[in-house]
Amino acid sequence: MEQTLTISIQDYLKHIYELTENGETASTNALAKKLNISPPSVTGMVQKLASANPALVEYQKHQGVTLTREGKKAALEVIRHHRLLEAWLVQTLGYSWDEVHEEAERLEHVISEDFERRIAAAMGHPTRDPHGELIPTEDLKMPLDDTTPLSALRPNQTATIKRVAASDSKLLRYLEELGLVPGVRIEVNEYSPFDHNLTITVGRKTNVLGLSITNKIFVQES
Amino acid sequence: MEQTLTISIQDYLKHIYELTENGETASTNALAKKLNISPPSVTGMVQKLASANPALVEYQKHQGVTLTREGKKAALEVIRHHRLLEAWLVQTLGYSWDEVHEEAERLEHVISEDFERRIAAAMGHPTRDPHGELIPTEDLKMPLDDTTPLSALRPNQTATIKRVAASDSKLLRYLEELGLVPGVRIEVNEYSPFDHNLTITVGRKTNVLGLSITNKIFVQES
DNA sequence: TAAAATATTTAGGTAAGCCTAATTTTCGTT
DNA sequence: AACGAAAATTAGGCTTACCTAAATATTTTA
Repeated sequence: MEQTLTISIQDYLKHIYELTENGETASTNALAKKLNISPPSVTGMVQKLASANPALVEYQKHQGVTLTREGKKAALEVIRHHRLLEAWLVQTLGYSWDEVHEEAERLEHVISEDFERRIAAAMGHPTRDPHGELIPTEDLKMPLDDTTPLSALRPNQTATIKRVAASDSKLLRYLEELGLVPGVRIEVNEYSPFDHNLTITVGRKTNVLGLSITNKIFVQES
Repeated sequence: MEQTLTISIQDYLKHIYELTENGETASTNALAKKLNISPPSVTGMVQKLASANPALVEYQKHQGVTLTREGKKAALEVIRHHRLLEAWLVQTLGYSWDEVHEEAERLEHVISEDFERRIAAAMGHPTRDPHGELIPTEDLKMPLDDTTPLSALRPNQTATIKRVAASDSKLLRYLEELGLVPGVRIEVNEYSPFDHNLTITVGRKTNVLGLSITNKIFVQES
């Protein structure tokens, strides 16, 4: 029951979680692309995970996969590790938010539960990582995300940035320069209906942001 | 040339380093015992390391192994990771010195050079880990250890504890209780020639220590 | 110095996790 | 509804890093 999952399996589960968060099943091809592994290899591993005891995924030939309760728990454990690590690397070692991902990607598989507890406690049990991604709770539930995309706001609305759903380093550095990071308050000044550009104020700076950006920034109105 | 060594290989090199520090060669059996791997497996891996390019070990059938310059560098890198991690886990996460080993054992193989540099800098480039073991320098040289075993001291000599060469958790906790940890000043009061017991003062406590302990504590006279 | 004990190596196998090439299934069109 | 494209699977192989059993080399000891 309390088998230790290989790093490889942990990675599969994490990526399946991400592909199925919306309720859909994860296709072999999508998984293969995300894991950077050939589709036949993915088929093989998925079959193995489905016939494991306890089964970690639900799988029917040609129908894609979803996580079982067990698989989901394991996935959330890895994601919790990853996000706590990102937060911690930023807070205690001065990593910037565009640098942490790779490091956390390797560490997430090898830290102990003790280590997990210690860094969580040291940071005061944070609920979001540096990108604003929600951190699964200690009992492995994913909190609900009550944010809306910035793109949905209109002039005169004010909000606090909660999450920035980007992984590209260049984009992250650009957004940081603009001050568009979690925790920051913004105000929408103008909306341009044709291209959906938003003009927003951050501190004393004003910027025009296109949809490709405003769709990736999630806020809480206030 | 700059191949990444597998975790398994890193472990072999680290253990070979430790077995050959005294200048001897490491026997297959000794290595097998230390790595908790069967002797035939060790023979196989050692042959592989010897014919790698560049060779990581020097090996002649039935003659044991030693590290090549390349192998030694790789070993010192792993050891540097391990010891920096131990220091850092103790300093920033409140691990005690008997708990850190296992965690560092897993992390040492996956941290980046960037991570290594950051924790070294954050701690002010320490030269010893929490046990007092010397940390290989950034350019991968092992500093000379200019300490002597406590067992060599005689009454009226005073010294500072520099290193405690023990890995058993129970012993470490016991020594910590007695205050016998690196950095502490001690004074030798009595020497008992038959059993080699030493009576020493630590702070305002006095203890009688047997040879099995005084041989594991290394000090600098002063 | 020869036999016994010990250490080491060789031989042959296994499991995990990946790959490419070939085949089959499903999907999107017309 | 059938055909071509796309997706997925099966078949067959490879590498890494282990294992046990058997064979051989070395060392110890009588």
